[in-house]
Amino acid sequence: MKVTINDVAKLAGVSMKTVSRVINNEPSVRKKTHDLVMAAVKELNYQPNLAARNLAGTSSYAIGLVYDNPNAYYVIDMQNGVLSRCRQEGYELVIHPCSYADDNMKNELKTMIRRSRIAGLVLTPPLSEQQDLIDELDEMNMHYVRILSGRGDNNDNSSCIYVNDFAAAYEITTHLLQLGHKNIAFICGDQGHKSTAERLAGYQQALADHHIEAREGLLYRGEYSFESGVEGAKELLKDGNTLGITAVMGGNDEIAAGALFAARLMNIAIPGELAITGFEDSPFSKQTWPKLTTAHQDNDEISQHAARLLFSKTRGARNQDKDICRIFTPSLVIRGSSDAETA
Amino acid sequence: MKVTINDVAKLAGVSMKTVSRVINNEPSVRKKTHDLVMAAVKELNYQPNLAARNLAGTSSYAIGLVYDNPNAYYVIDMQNGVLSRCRQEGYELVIHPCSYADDNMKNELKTMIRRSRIAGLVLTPPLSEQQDLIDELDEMNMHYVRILSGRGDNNDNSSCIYVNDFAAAYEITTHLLQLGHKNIAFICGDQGHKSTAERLAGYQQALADHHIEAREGLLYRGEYSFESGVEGAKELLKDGNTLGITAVMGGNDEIAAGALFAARLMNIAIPGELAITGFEDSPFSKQTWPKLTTAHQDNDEISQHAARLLFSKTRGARNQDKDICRIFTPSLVIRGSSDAETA
DNA sequence: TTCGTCCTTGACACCGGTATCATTAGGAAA
DNA sequence: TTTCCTAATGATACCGGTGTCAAGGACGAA
Repeated sequence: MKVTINDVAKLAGVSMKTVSRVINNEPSVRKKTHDLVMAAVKELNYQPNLAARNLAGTSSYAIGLVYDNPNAYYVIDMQNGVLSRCRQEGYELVIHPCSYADDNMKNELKTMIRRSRIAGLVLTPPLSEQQDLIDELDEMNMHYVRILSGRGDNNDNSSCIYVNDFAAAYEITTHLLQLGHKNIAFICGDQGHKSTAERLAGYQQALADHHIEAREGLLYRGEYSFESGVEGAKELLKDGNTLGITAVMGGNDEIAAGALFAARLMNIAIPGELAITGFEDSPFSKQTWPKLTTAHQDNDEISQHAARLLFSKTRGARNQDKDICRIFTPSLVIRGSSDAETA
Repeated sequence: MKVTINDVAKLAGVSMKTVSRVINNEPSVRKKTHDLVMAAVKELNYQPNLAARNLAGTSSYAIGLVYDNPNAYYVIDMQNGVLSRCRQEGYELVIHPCSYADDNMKNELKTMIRRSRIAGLVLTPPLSEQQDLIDELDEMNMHYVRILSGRGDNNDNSSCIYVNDFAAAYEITTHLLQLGHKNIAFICGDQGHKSTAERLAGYQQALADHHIEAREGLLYRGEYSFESGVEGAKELLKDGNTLGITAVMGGNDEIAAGALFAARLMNIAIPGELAITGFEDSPFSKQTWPKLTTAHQDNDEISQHAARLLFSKTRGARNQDKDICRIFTPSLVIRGSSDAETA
């Protein structure tokens, strides 16, 4: 039932240490020996015991995924992507949701790291933006990879994966401008999140490039939630839409869905009287009426890449590709909420 | 930086084994000794190393969550519930999504269990319904807790938590009947899932109790997806709704949202011309227009309970509460999709 | 052939806890 | 106080691997 490295060693007629070498792809093993051991491994269906490896080895066989994100779809995407690479590499994944607002967060995190002997961490926004957390991790010499909203502007590129929200927002805004919209409102997500700033900046830049003034009155500062989208739209469009708004950009799909809901409440036709756009291309952006124009973000690819990058770091410098730090730019997906033609 | 059990033992002036006893709440420790050790633990901020415990002990300090469910909200709810209890008990959670259709599933699962020395598993539907998987787990003497759709009708109550979909479907159907609906259609979820059968049975029982024939033509057998809801509603309501359907029950919220979408396509007013209901009370059931009448299922409570039950099993019989096996009945939530008053 | 070097391999301690069993201490009964 | 029994504690092996370092072997050069 339980096969240990010793059994394999006996069957192959070599020492335990040699089996260990083969399992871990260490150099300095004769091909003949390697094959011999592998045959024994296969025959016995040997599976190394993770606990023992973790205990004995310098580095462990588990990585952590840290997130503070209420968006279930996002979290699941991240988990699945990271997990699929973990399986390939024989690692375990320890998930660690933790509240950003909570002051005990860092202590909890440190506790987790110490208890489970984590080899590295994948940090997702907005936690990945917390400089004090990063500093702590640096201090304890922990490997990590950050998924960040940005344009590659960070100084520590080796550990960052960027999502270019700026470019995506620029593209969405341009799309609306090309449809003839002039008064485009924007419902922001959480203040303090980098993505909020980046998306807003992209929107403003696009307006500027088209010589349109970005009026403060067209901005609603909310958070990344459906409710916020409802509130924002109500506020922006109140009193019979005195501002003459013809398009509303939501900070993400949930906000956009909320705006859609509010428009419905106010008997405003979408997209006839008002265009609405989202961000992220969550599954439910295809389930609203009409479907949401949004920017597609390939979370699976992003998370897999994050895991790959992390593994290359934990394994040491030998195969640290130079170009492994990538910038992902979400791509515009036009649907019925901005363009009746594509409904 | 790194505090071992040895450090604690020295500081407290006792043996390592005694510290171990205190940490694990074993009997036969004098109160004075206990306090002495705990003081040392606190002072050094000692955290037991999970890998070492797993390796040395007979049972491990990790449990697994196994799921094959495309519903992100459901999975996240389960994870968070189980995780919160894990933290209280000092356990790790290893998540293990696995495809039910895949024949390699069981092998993968066994591999995982052997590698990580899992102490127990929480099984969610539909995987929890796979008898061959259960048999395998029994054979390898693995602890597990199943979350199942049902009414407590299983023979092995000690490891089951039931969600009474039958009662919930009965309640929803009754609600529609009381509103005066006679021709109530039902869009089923995946065939073979217990929940599909239970929900359908509840619907049929309610009709029977009201002396209404359950016509086969009012049934659409789909799967638990938005698309299926769209297709189902289109099919049921085709040709100007010759069947005279005035209400559609969706097998879950996604199906209901799809039906809502289809109704919109066909210019059918909700709830005026057609009532629609869902199941589960996912977050997006509050984000459709109109909001969905549905059955609220307390996933957080369910998953926490599952973890609690699992821990009581892995710890042995001493604190296995008798009444710990529970049946959760989702409760009716009336919203605008069935009743205009509550919009 | 002999020597030296580098490549392979093995022996053994050790990671940080727990299980087992022997030992000691404490308290009740005699 | 002594005796005896039980509860509390300690010593030590062990879980299943990896790190370290020393020994053995292959191979080219002299």
